[in-house]
Amino acid sequence: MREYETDNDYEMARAAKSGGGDETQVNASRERFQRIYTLLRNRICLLDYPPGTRLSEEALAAEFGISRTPLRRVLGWLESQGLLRSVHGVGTIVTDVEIDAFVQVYQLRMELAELVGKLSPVPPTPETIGLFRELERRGSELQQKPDPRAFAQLNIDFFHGLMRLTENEPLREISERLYYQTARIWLKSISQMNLAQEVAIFAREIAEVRTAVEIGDVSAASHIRRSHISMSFVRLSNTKPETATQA
Amino acid sequence: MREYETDNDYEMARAAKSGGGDETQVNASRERFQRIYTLLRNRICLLDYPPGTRLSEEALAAEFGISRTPLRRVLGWLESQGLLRSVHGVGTIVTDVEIDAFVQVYQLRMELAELVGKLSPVPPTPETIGLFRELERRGSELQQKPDPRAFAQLNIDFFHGLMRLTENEPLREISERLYYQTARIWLKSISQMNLAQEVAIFAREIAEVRTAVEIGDVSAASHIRRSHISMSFVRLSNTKPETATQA
DNA sequence: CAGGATGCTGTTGTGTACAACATAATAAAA
DNA sequence: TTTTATTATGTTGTACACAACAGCATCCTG
Repeated sequence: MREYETDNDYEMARAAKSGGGDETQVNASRERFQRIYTLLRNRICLLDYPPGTRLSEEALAAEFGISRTPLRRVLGWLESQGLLRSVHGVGTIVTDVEIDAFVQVYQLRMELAELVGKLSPVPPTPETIGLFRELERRGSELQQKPDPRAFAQLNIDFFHGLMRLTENEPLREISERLYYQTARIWLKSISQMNLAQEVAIFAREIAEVRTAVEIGDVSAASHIRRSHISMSFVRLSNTKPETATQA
Repeated sequence: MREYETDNDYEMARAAKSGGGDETQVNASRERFQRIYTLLRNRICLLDYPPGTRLSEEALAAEFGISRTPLRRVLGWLESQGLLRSVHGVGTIVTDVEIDAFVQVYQLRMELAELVGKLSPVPPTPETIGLFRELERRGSELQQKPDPRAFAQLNIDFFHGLMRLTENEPLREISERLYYQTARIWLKSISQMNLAQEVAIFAREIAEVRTAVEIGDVSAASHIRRSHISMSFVRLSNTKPETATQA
C-alpha cells in the first residue's frame, strides 16, 4: 500500500527532478512534499530521530537537494501535527510526550478504535483479507527473529490495514495523527520490555483480527483492537516508571 | 475568553511590533502567528471568506503589515487543517465540504461529544458555570433579535465552553478541528432554514447543558450535546437538497 | 581566582527577487 | 466564423541573502 523506505528514495526524487521530468511539475512538487513528509514522520516515529533531537533545516534541505523554503513547509506540517517544535535561534526539536498526554492519547485511541467498527465500516475485500494474512505471516516471521524496528514497522502497517476497515475519512486522519503521536513512545518503551512476549501478544492480536476480518465482522475486529490497545497500555504503565520531559 | 475581533486588532500588532516592544520579540512573533491564524480561521468559518473564495497571499500580507513568508506559515497550518488549499498558479482557495465528508464529520463529532463526558471530565468551576449562564443569557437575547452571524458566534463560544468540561487535550484539539471544518457549512445552511426556530432550539440546548453543568454532571451535558448534534444533523439533511463541490 | 560582559557560532525567522504555473484575453490562421 | 496558437497577467512555489535570536566560549575586569 504505502512505502516506508528510509533511504535511497529521495535519491529517486532528485533524479526525477533533474532528469526526464516532462510531466506536470506541480504534481511532482506535491509528491515530493508527501514523500519527504512521510519519510521524516517515519524517521521520527521509528526513533531514527529520538525525542529531543535537533534537526537542521539546512542539512535536511541539502539531503533532499532542495532549498530551505519548501522543506520548511514540511516541517511546518510536522509541527502542526505535534511531532516537531521550532524555536527561534535554537533549532527544530523532535518533541517528546509527557506522561499525562500519553495517557490521554491512549484513552482516546481506544475509543476511536472502537468507532472504526461503528462509523462507515466497509466490508473487507479479498485484497484486504489478503493484506491481513500477509501481516499475520510477518507476525509469525517476527516471532522467530524478534527485532524492535521490524516490530515497529509491522505495527505501523497493521495500523494502516485497520484503517482500511472504515470509510470515515476524518476518523482515519485523526486516528493516524494520534497513532503517530504515541508510536515512538511505545517503541521506546518496548525496548525495555520483554520483546519476545510483546511480539507474541501482537502476533495473536493480528491473528484474531484477521479471523474477524475474514468473516467480514469489522465490529468484532475493532473491539479486538480496542482491548489490545487497552492491555498494551496497562503493560506499558507497569514497566515504565520514568518518562521524558518536554516544554 | 477568546477574542474574535475581525478588525482593528492587527493594527495593534503592528503598533506593538514597531513601537515599544522591549520584551522578548520571539513571543511577539508567536502571538502574532496565533492572532492571524485565529483571525483567518474565524473569517473562514463565519463566511467572510465563503467556500471557493480565492485569497491573495500578497494582499493578506499587506493587510497584516508583514511579508508573504510568515503569512504562508499561517496559510500552511490552515491548509493542514483542511480549511484552505493552495494551488500553484491559481491561488489559495477556501475549501468546501462535500456532502459525504460532511456526514462523516458529523457522525464523528457526535461520538466525540459523548467522549467529553467519559474521558477526563473536569468538575465545572464556578467560573465555568458563570460562563454557561452568560451563554444562556446571550441565547435569550438572540431569540429576541435573531441574526445569523451572532448565532454563529454564540455557537462557537458555546463549543469552546463545552471543551472546558474535559481535560483531555487531544480530544479538545480534534474536536476543535472537526468543529471548524463543518461550522461554516452549518452556518451556510442555517440561512436557508427557519432561523428563529433554530435559535430557539439552540437556546434550549444551552439551557439544558447549563443545568447539567450546574449540578456537575458533565456526562449528562455531553449526552445532551450529542443528541442535539444528532438532531441538528437531521434537520440539516431535510432542508439541504443541494451541496457544493470541491476537488 | 571569580564574575560578568562580549564576541563567536549556529540556528530559525523574514524579506525579496525570480521561476513555474494556470488562466483568460488576444491575435492569427484555416 | 471557428479554431488554434500566443501573449499577458496574476498567482503560488523556490532560492537566497540577511536579520533576530540563543547558547557558549572567551576575555576582560574586579
